[in-house]
Amino acid sequence: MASDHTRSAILAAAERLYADRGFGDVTLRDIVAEAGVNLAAVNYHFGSKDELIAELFVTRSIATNRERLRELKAAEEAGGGRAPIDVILRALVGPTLRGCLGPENQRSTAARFMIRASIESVPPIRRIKNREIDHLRKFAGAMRRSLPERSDVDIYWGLNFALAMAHHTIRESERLIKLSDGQCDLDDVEDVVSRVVGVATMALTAGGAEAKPASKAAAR
Amino acid sequence: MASDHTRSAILAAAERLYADRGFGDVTLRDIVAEAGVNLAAVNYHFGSKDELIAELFVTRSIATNRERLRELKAAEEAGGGRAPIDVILRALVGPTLRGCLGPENQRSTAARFMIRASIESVPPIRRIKNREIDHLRKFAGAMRRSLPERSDVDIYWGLNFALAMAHHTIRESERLIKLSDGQCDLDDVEDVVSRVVGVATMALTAGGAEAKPASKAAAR
DNA sequence: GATAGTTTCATACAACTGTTTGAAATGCAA
DNA sequence: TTGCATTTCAAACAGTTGTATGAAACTATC
Repeated sequence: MASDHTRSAILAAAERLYADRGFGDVTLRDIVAEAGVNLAAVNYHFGSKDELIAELFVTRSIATNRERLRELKAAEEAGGGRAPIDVILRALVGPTLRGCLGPENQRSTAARFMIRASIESVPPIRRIKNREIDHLRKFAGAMRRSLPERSDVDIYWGLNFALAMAHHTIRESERLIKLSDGQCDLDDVEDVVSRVVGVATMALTAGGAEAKPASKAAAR
Repeated sequence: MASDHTRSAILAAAERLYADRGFGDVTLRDIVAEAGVNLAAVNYHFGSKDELIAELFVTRSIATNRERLRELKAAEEAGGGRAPIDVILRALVGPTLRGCLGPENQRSTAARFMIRASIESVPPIRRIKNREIDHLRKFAGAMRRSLPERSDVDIYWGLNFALAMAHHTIRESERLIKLSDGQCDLDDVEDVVSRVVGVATMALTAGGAEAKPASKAAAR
């Protein structure tokens, strides 16, 4: 393997084109033209178009997941095996939000690619996302340790809602801006993170013996 | 127009196939075979494949939107122009959740189609969704009337988070079930609605000097 | 029953897709 | 250099796709 020149040129070109125009209307011919390489190079280096997409997505999501786990581990070690729930949630949604939001002009190609991957769901990416459950289980475990009095069901719902708010905000950021006439400032990423974490924390801590349908869940 | 037989056969077949197999790998030839009509009939009756998809989606989402507005209007009239925030939120997310969740075996084709439309985002559907902002504005208005002391930005974020939780739960229902080992019961739709509404209500009412839950119905 | 308008049909079209092929070029070791 | 393996290349392949065409089959009106 003399040099990865062709290989990485393809990766870079593909990520840029997918980020700009979406998966739907970017063909292999577009990619190789952008990369300045031969059409057959994609199949030679990656095997197929789907494997190229998968490699792009895996690379980026591994980076995000590593960052997530790094923050989680640091928090749990600092707390002697138990981290505050809001810190855990921040470790969960922070890296994703920071990676995908922020001032548009300085949004990296990688970030724009991940936004696309979140909006347009194509088969190779869906397959990878399905394997992400083990990763989420680690967070569910940390959340359970943080809130031992809380039922498992409530933990899972809290996790689900936290991811929901983060991902939906990324997916529909344009719509939120338009709806609010620009009043919602998505460029202030830390504010977004705090809002998501705040609501998710409330959802998980409010109404211990009170309003929450924990009783109902227990009754099932 | 003697009878809509062919036309409605195409619509029914298309909705069923898209619901089962997704937009990605259903061709016009699959649809006309399922419908037992000629290939050219699609272009004759609908103009193009995209217009067929658009008609399917518009029909279904108009029904949902009408149901939403019906509930909203009823609530506001009952309250003399002001409805409790949790009732508004219930009108917003209830119809969608009820339409898409519930016991799988009794899930209608229409529901399964709308889930697909929510997972796989294809151009004709995205175009329609973009025009949905006016509809959301009506809810933002009702929410503002319900919580006049709340800032616009908070209202928009609350609306965003409510939709986030509802749509994400629909989109990722399988994953939540798998993650929770079946402990999260998505067949109990009213429980799901209550959870989403409960969290969104908290998000919108907490913190602001007076924590005043508009009504106790938030958590059924 | 002829006529005009609508609807159906088989078929062809034109374009585009990802992938394969086999030869040419290149890099590298002996 | 010779020889071998890797990489590049132009070209073609095989398949699919949505759409267009023009004739045939209907339907309803007069």
